[in-house]
Amino acid sequence: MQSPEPSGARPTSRDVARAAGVSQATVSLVLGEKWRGRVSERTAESVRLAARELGYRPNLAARNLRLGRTRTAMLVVPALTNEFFAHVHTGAALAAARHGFGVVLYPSPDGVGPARDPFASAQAALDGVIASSMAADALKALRGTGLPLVMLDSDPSDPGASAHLNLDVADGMRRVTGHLLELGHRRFLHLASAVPSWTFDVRAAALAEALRGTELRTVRSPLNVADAWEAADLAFGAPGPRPTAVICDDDILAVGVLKAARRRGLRVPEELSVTGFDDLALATAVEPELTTVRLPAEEFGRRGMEALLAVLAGEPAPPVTLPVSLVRRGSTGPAPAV
Amino acid sequence: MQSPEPSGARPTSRDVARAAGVSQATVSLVLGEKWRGRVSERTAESVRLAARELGYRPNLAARNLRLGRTRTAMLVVPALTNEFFAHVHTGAALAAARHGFGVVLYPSPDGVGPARDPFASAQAALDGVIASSMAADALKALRGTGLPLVMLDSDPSDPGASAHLNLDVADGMRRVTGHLLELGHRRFLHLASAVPSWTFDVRAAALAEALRGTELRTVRSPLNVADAWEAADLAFGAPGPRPTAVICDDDILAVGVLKAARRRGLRVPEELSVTGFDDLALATAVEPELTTVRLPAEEFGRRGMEALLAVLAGEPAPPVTLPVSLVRRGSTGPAPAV
DNA sequence: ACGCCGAGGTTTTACGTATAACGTCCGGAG
DNA sequence: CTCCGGACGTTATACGTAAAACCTCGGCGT
Repeated sequence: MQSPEPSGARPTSRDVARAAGVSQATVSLVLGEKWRGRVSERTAESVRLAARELGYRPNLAARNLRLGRTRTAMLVVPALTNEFFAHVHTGAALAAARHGFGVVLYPSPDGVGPARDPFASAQAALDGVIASSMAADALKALRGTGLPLVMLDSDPSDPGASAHLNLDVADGMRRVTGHLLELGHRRFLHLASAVPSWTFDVRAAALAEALRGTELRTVRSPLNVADAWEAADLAFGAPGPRPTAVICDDDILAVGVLKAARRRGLRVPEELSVTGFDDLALATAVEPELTTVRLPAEEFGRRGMEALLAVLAGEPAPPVTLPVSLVRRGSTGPAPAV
Repeated sequence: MQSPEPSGARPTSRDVARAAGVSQATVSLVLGEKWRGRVSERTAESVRLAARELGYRPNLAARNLRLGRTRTAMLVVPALTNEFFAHVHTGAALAAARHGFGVVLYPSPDGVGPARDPFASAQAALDGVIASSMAADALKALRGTGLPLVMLDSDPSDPGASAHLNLDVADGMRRVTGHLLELGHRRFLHLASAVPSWTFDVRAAALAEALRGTELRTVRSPLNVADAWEAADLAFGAPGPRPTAVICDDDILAVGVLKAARRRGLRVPEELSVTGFDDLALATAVEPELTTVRLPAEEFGRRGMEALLAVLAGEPAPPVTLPVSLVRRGSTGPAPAV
């Protein structure tokens, strides 16, 4: 009763047709919801019944071949273990599902070498790609595939993408500096991401512009706590007056700074202010909680998918920049008296 | 020179055949690497050349249809934004890529309602499924599809799965209790996950067994910091003597406990010991760092995929339980004197 | 001289679906 | 009575690939 067709093979639309006493074409019409006026209600019902009885599930490979499209998009990000990208994926996957699309991930998380042909190893045939500019190696593999491409966090003047979607990180940095300047800070350290990406260049430029006339040093670190800790510790030990505020490209880096500060006995925020970027779960897990720039990560993924859908539908997809906001928390305070 | 065939349509194996002056079958033989003795080296080379010139990429949908398999597996987890599952995905995706497989994710992250038919909305046709028992709603949708199924964190005696893979969480809890008992603790609070899953039942049972003869209360909370904070705060405010150690089902819950403790002025570990589970990045981000049970998350994903591959190859896939380890850090210390 | 075999291909077929093109029957207008 | 057009289906075809079955030819053993 549960499994009416225990015979190994999966039932096809032809099996359903046979069971319902109609032709395969009729089955396709009925199950494809395009039969108003072409098939009688009685027949349609019997087809639906037979399909249910047999547990019929259409063969996606066959459908995709026939239709020449797959309703599948690939999301290319550097690492899902970075919570930000997990949120981006969530947004993209939900928007996709809403339109009957699926999402597959680029098969090389964490920068571990991809298969020789990543687009073959993500076996799903693709209708389009959404890619973060942070996944540099993957982008090379994308050249040559004529697939529609939505770029995230990349220079909007770059052609070669079908659409561009960005976060207003320059504004984010301006809000951070505005906040810190108002608190009296004049000596800054910028703990920047060592990953090359347009988005980090933009942040650095915005910082340099906003902090013109103050003291600003820059140090780079990979996106993990241990390296950030080390980089910050090195900077704190450097000769000359210590910065009173550390501006980080990412919450993860900021957590490393917090650890370095604590180990040196530097009190945050009394002696040192620290800011993050992204507003991940980390930001409120640590003590003090991080002042940071909140990025609409899930919306970012959602809009990226929507842009891709627009491109696929032949509609225009103008470049978009999403606003960000500053979240003031305990890790920033008035600059210490000189 | 870069794009030798600017004509809109993607080249097919027949186009390559025409360009190389051979038949389509020969192209398939050569590119399929199964031509030793069937095609001359000269011909093979000319085929490869033509393919490169045209930028030929095989149509996956057609191949999948022909071969009746897709080399694609679906991973079903509750939420990628839980770092643990992001690691599981990484492990599974890497193992998959090593065997020319792709991985797609169940299209309903975060428990947001799935599409009416999640397996249609993840458009990729599937060869098999790897599912965490924590994704309860998804599991229902799995009933009826005759797909090979590898269950993670689920009762090994449950039939209906092609293979079982578990983490030795009972041992993990025994190590936690051993550590705490040795430190002199006798009054415990178990902050348990409110998500129903076999793995949490096992942990609770192991705790009850190991802490027989001591004082043990249990409180449940969803897996996020805010709820855990509230649950812990409520427990701390309850009448009667306060527990001296809180054992959490997850690092996220433990972070919530840390926050509740700090807000009440309870010093950790001097007045209260706290343990987590998973050893996520969170565990070392907070202060004090969490004593926790390290789970081999990435290996878990890798082994899950390998088990699925074994099942698909017709090989036996006996149930496996992976060992875990205790990581002692600053959040646990000697029980305070009564 | 003849058959056989292996090398080096080609022709053909099937996978399961969606849909364009094509009947068939029946009731009503002319 | 004839003819026409819906209503209701059916037949036929194409999508691109992999691989089984088949063909051709030259050389070699007997």
